[in-house]
Amino acid sequence: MKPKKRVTIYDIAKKLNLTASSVSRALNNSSHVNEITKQLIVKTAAEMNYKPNTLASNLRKGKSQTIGVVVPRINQNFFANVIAGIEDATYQRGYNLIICQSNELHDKEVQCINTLINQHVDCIVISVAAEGNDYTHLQNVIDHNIQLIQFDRVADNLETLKVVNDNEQASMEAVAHMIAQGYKRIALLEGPQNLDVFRQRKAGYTRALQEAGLPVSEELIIANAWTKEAGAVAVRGLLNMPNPPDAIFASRDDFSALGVLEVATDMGIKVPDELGICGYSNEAFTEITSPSITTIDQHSVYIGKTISNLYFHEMDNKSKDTASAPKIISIKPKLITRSSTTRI
Amino acid sequence: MKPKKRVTIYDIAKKLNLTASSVSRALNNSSHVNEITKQLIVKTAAEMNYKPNTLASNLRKGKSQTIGVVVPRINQNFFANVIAGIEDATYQRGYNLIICQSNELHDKEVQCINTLINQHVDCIVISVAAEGNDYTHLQNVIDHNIQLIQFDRVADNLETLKVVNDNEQASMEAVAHMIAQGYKRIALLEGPQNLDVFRQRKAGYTRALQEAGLPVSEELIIANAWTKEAGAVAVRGLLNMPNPPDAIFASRDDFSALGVLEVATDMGIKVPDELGICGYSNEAFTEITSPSITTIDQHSVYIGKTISNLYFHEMDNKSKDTASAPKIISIKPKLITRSSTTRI
DNA sequence: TTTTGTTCTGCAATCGATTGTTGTAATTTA
DNA sequence: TAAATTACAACAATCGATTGCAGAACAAAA
Repeated sequence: MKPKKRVTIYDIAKKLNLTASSVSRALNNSSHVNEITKQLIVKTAAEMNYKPNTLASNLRKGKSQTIGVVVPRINQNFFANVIAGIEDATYQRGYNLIICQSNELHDKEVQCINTLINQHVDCIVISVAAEGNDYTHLQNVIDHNIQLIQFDRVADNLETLKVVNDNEQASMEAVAHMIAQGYKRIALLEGPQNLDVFRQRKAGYTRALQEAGLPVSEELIIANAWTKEAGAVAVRGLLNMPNPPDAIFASRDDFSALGVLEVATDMGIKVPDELGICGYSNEAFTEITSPSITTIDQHSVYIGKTISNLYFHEMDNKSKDTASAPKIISIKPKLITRSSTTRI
Repeated sequence: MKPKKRVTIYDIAKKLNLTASSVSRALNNSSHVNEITKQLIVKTAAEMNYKPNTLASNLRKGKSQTIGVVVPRINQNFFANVIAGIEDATYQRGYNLIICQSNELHDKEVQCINTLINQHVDCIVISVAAEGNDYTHLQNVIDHNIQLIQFDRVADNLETLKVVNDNEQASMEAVAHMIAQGYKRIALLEGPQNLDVFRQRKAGYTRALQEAGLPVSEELIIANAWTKEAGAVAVRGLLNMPNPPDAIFASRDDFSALGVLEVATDMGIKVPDELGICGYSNEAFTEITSPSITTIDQHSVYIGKTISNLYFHEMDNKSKDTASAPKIISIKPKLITRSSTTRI
């Protein structure tokens, strides 16, 4: 079976004894087309099941109405939510999304960026991979006159639009909340410190302790407890100390908080009475554990929407040549206090 | 500042006193280009930071090296994982992914499909929205000669490639496992029955009971318990019955299983001794609750890879004109037995 | 009747890459 | 040395839509 060719504006034109230009103008609702012929064209286009060739249109117009997104992993809750937010807002403006995942690898990230440049996307949204600190590929994006927006994990030395979370502030509030609940020896499970976001969370933890006049003891700060097994061992070690902590801030994510909860339950330690637990990122399950887990919501979908709006705002300004949008937008995460830290 | 124009093959050609065709051939590593000039072209292309215009290339070649994906929600674990799987496999073949979410709305699904057709994607991968049962838009995809692959939630009456889970078999095994563990009155929290997948799970539940000679009692089958609150009420009602169930199959997902676990713990009912619990979809947290939750893994990333392979296989066959790939691939989910159902 | 203006449609170039055909010079063979 | 073959590169058409400019048809004004 021969692949029947798709209907083009030429086919419509031929059928109506017109030219492609008129058809194009009619379908784009442009001026200078007789109202009657316009109706006729629109009608027959629908009848012939005409679908415009966006490739051709984009080539001619020099833009693709497409936004490229590069994230470390599509199937990580936070990123999936951000993407959902971006999609929602951009779709309404008729934009498409091309999604790539870097798998945390620098080389793949570079490849993704190149593909997106080749695709003539109008904008690239990226949260950089954990690996690598060479950002010439991002500079390349800028050089090709493509709008670049970084979010969450950003390359600081690059002057681009940025949407970030105020990790330090949120962490500080979380720890301050625990202190207010009467916890005095608060341990920290830190995230990978080569990433900015986790350093900020640690800084917030430290600052909260200092402002409350509490000591920061290294023995209460646990690194590299990222697998389920290593986490369990580390937490067990903490809780078996002669002078154990009375609260744990699992700053990496809620999964480690859940792990802590399990170890505590297993050891017969009462949460929140004997041990307070706070996680990070407000995974869905934190609400239905018992006790429910205090955590921090990053407004991930909202971050996505903010990114879209930032882009469209920048576009509108560029065309109007007025003042540009703010370069960095900081989203304040929200502390969600639940049973696991509530003892007053 | 003027937007500096991008380098094209004409720019390269002019610089080297050649024509665009030679440049094109050289960059595509095609035959009939002198090795020395080829080297020269490749070298200067790199120097000039040339990036091919995929739009133009695709327009000319009549295909876009792009696959469109439509899912109800990008940020649902299952779908995010499937997408990750698709992305991984297609990326290696130089394909791009355009992602759309229907938000479970039929109208938006239709719009997404139209956008993808306009974009001249080579293939559309879809899991249909819960809403609506009119599939003319999918027929339209086929009419436009675009490969259509359905997965998970499929429109049965449409003859397309399909990748599905054997929900019935998996559910049957899960319930059979519980029966083998000595549970005798097994309740079912069913999912929305307008969706095939949840009807299949119910069928598996029923079949397992029947094959074991156990009665299927309507009072043990709970519908519409989909919010956290409604679920808690329903489960509490179940467990307060004069003759309560000794196990619950939360066939919708692991979140409802976690909800069951919480209610049970709250009521002082011992899991798994007095109550067995089985969820569905193997969310990450099921492994770290206590007790850990028995669940069913859908191999979601693998489903994504299977979809990609199916597409490429079909393409290869189409060009070779040999036998076509099987129309329906059924992936067997894997029962993961954990503490919540293990009492022997 | 001539001029000016308006409204619509056609013509043709353009976006950037690809590719079948043609032309030319170099190389090989008879 | 002439003829045949090969290797390379130029030419030009093409993909489908857009758009500045030109021109035709008609109406209104002078």
